[in-house]
Amino acid sequence: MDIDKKFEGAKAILDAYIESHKMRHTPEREIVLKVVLNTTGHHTADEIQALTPDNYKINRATVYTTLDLFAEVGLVYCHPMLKGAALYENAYKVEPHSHYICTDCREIHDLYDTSITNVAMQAKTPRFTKERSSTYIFGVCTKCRAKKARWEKARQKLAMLSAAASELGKAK
Amino acid sequence: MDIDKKFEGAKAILDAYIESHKMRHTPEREIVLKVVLNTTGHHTADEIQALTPDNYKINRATVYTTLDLFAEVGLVYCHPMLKGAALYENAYKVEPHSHYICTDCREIHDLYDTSITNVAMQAKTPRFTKERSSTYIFGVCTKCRAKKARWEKARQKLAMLSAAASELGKAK
DNA sequence: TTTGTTGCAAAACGTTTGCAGCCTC
DNA sequence: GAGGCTGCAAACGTTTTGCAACAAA
Repeated sequence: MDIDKKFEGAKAILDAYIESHKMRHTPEREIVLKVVLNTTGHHTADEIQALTPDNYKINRATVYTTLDLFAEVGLVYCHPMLKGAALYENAYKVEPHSHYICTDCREIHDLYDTSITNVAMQAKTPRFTKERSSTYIFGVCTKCRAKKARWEKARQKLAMLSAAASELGKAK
Repeated sequence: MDIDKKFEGAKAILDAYIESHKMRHTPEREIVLKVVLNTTGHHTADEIQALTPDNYKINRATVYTTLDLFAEVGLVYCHPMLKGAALYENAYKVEPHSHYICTDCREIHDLYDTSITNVAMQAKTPRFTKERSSTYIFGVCTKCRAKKARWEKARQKLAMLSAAASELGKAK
C-alpha cells in the first residue's frame, strides 16, 4: 500500500479521536505515527524512538505517551507481556492476529488464524462488554528444541564419563 | 479439597521436578507453595510474600525465583501481561482458563471456556511445538461502563452551560 | 490567552544480580 | 565438604512523574 495514503488514512483516525477528545494536533504525534506505520514486527518504545528522523528527536517520555494514545485509538497493538520492555506493533490495515512465542529464544511469530479471535470474542462474559482479545501461544521453536536436545546429550555423556571416573577411583 | 491433601499432591509434583533436576528441597519452597495453594485469584510476588507466616519471612528475591520455578513446573500460572507487576495464580487442581479484563478498573475475571484453549492449541504453528496458551479478552465491565456514561452526561451538561454563559456574555 | 503537550531529569517501580554465608545432600 | 540456595543490598532497565517552557487553538 502507498505509504502516503496509509499515513493519511491512519492520521484521519487519529485526528478524529484527537478532536473528539479536545486534544491537540502536534508534530510529535505525526512523526511517531509515520515511524510506526513504516515498521513491521514488534518493537520497544526505545526502538521506535531510535527510528525517528535525526532532525526530529522526540523524548522518550513523549514516545511512551504517544504510543499509549495510539494503542487507545487502535492504531497499534501493545504487548506488555514478555519480561522487559513492552512491544508495540502497527495495527493500521493489519488484521487482528495471535502470536506464538518461543519460551527459549523469546522470538515472536504472528499467527493469522481468525478462528482463535472469533472463538474468544464469542465467549460469554457476564456483565462485561468485550472489545478485543489477545492470545499468546507459548512453546519451543524447532531451532531451540534441537539446541536443547544437543545439550541433553552432552549432559548424559558427561554423567557417564564422571561415573566411569568414579569407578576408576574406587578401583585404585 | 482438603488443604493437607492438596499440599501433599502439589509437593509430590514439585519434589519430582526438584529431584530430576538435581535441585534441593528447602523450607522456603514449601512455605511459598503452601501460601500459593491457599490463595484464589491473581497476586503479585509482593502479595504472596506478605502472606507468608511472620515467623518465616522469605526474601523477595527468593519469592521471585520460587514462583518462577513453580511456573516452570506448572504449579502456578504467571501473567506478566498487564502493566505493573506480574500476577501469579495457583494452577494446581485448576483447569487452564482464559481471562477477561476491564481496561478501566483493571479487574481480572476467570473465563472457563475450554473451546478457547482448544482452538488455540489446534492452530497451525510451523516449526514450533506448542505447550500452553493464554487468552486475554479486554473490554469494559458494566460498572465502569455506567460510570463512563454518567461522566459523559455530566460533560455534556457542562458544555451546554458554558455555551449558554458565552451567549449571555455576548448579549451584554 | 488558555491550557494541552513536550522535554528533561529524577523518581518510581518491578525484577535481577553478585556475593557472603547457610544448609541440603 | 561440595555446591545449590537464601538473604541482603545494590544494580538494572523500563516506565512514570513533576515542573518549566512551549505552542496549538
